[in-house]
Amino acid sequence: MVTTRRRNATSEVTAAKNTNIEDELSELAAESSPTTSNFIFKGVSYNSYEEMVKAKRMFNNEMLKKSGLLEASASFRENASGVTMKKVQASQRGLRVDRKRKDPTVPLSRRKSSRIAGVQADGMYIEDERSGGRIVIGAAGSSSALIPSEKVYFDDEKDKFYNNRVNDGSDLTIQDAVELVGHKWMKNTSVKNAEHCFETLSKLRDEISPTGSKEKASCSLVNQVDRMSVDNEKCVAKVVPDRIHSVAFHPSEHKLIAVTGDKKGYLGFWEVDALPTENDSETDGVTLFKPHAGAINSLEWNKSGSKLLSLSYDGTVRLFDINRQVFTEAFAAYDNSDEFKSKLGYGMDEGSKFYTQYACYDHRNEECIFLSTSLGGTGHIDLRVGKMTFDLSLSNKKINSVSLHPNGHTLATAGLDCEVNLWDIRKFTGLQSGSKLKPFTTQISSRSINSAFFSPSGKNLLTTTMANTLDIISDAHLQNGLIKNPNQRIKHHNQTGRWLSTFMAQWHPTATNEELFVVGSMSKPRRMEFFDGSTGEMIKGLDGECLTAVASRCCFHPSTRNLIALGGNSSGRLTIAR
DNA sequence: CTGGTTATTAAGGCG
DNA sequence: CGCCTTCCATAACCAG
Repeated sequence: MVTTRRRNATSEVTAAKNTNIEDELSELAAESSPTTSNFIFKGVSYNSYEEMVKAKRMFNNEMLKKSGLLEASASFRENASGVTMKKVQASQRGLRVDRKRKDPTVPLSRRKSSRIAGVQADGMYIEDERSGGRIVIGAAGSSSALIPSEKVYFDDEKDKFYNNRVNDGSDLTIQDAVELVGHKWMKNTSVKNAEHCFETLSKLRDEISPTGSKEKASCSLVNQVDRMSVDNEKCVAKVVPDRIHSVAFHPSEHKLIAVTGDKKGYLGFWEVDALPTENDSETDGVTLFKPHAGAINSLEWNKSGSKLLSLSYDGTVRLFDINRQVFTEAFAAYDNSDEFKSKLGYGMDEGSKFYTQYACYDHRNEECIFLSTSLGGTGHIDLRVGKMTFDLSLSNKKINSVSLHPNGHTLATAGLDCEVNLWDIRKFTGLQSGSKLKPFTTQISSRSINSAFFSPSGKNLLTTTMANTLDIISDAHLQNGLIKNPNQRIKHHNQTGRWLSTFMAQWHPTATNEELFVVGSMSKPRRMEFFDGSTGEMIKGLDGECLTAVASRCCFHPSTRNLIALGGNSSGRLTIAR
């Protein structure tokens, strides 16, 4: 596309003959002697390079004027300064780097180039290098005894853990998890702040009734959508340093606490309405931890708000346990080396391109977890007995989401194989991991599927696809065979590209009388979109002064009384809509 | 069918 | 203000 456009542009330039500029150019050339020069532009020689460049510039400028591009660009800028397109600075609330603080760690010495120094290379080369990770050294066909003929791995520091994880899998205390954020984000008050955050959370634990709030909403949730806004500057804060991969709300109705996980494994807590006190005046209610070494792609609170599940690409699932005040490791994938034989995730890491992709609580019993991997594996972990109930290969491509129907036995998986598959997990127990299985129902898309979730009522299955659709299938769990057409197909631009997390449309987690969902959007001005899942209609595209970037990952607060939504963007900022 | 390469995309940080 | 980096996303394409 780009290359053809460029080609057209140049051909226009060369085709434009018989212009005044040509005459001017020849005048300019006449001043210079034509015979001895090497500086030639459009068949005319110039005395010096500078003169030729001058001529070239004149020609280009003239062409630009003639093309009308200058006017077009000027009028575009005028429009851009208007209301709709104005560039807004991102919110500075929340995490900030203190540039005055000095990094106490000694910087690594610069590597020197042997080639430039004129030194004979030793045949070793660096095949793959990741900051802080393993370095793979390959030897380019050398047979010298000093140089290994095979690839060798060596770690640049001694105490590295499997897959560069934060530790060996033992519990992380509050202090551990805070200190892991590193110097850049660490403050003198960080540990104290984190302890305060824990304290707040443990107080909330006692206030949550396990059955949820009994109070009825003043009006239906769908009607509340219209009242929502994102105009107050206090509805945005930077909560994690990097791109957001997951968002969740603590279930408390008394205090609004949002959590989010980013690309690097940071986990941020935000007490949204925290009053500026002595402790947190600098943090705007934000507390940062780093319990993982890779992107935190799933985050979910249990119903009582005592445990936060987090899954990371580093191959681990952790539980932030408020009662025990630690981050415990609930699951970790390992390769098939003997030393890991006793581990729950033994042999799951098949090496290249393996990572854990998605995890969620099993709502029949929150001591159990569903898990999916980049290689198409799907598992069910029973934490009570420390066993995998099943561990099956349900696809040969990555599985992006797993969702259990409220009936307790229909499982929907969706991913890169462009399929949404429904399985009866009652048939899974006891099966060997190599078993060949067939889903009882499949929906096939032309592109891969970002997510497929059952609504809390179980009535609808909502899928977000790279074919730019949001599909709603009613009573999918009752169907058999191939689902040809969804009941609703909403056109929705889902090409988030490489730098934004993919969209995953999310249901309101507790509303069973209304089918309400939220999804991020690429439209400008930036907005969060709310849909009625029973009609497939967009209720509202919520934009506002504080929504300056695409909210790729969104979710609702579980409260059925007050409708509150949360969006996370690619710079670690959270936006609250209420 | 698999492995390799490249295009696309948004947004903050920095000079 | 404009250039630079991001790089465990996907898809489309090509070669073997």
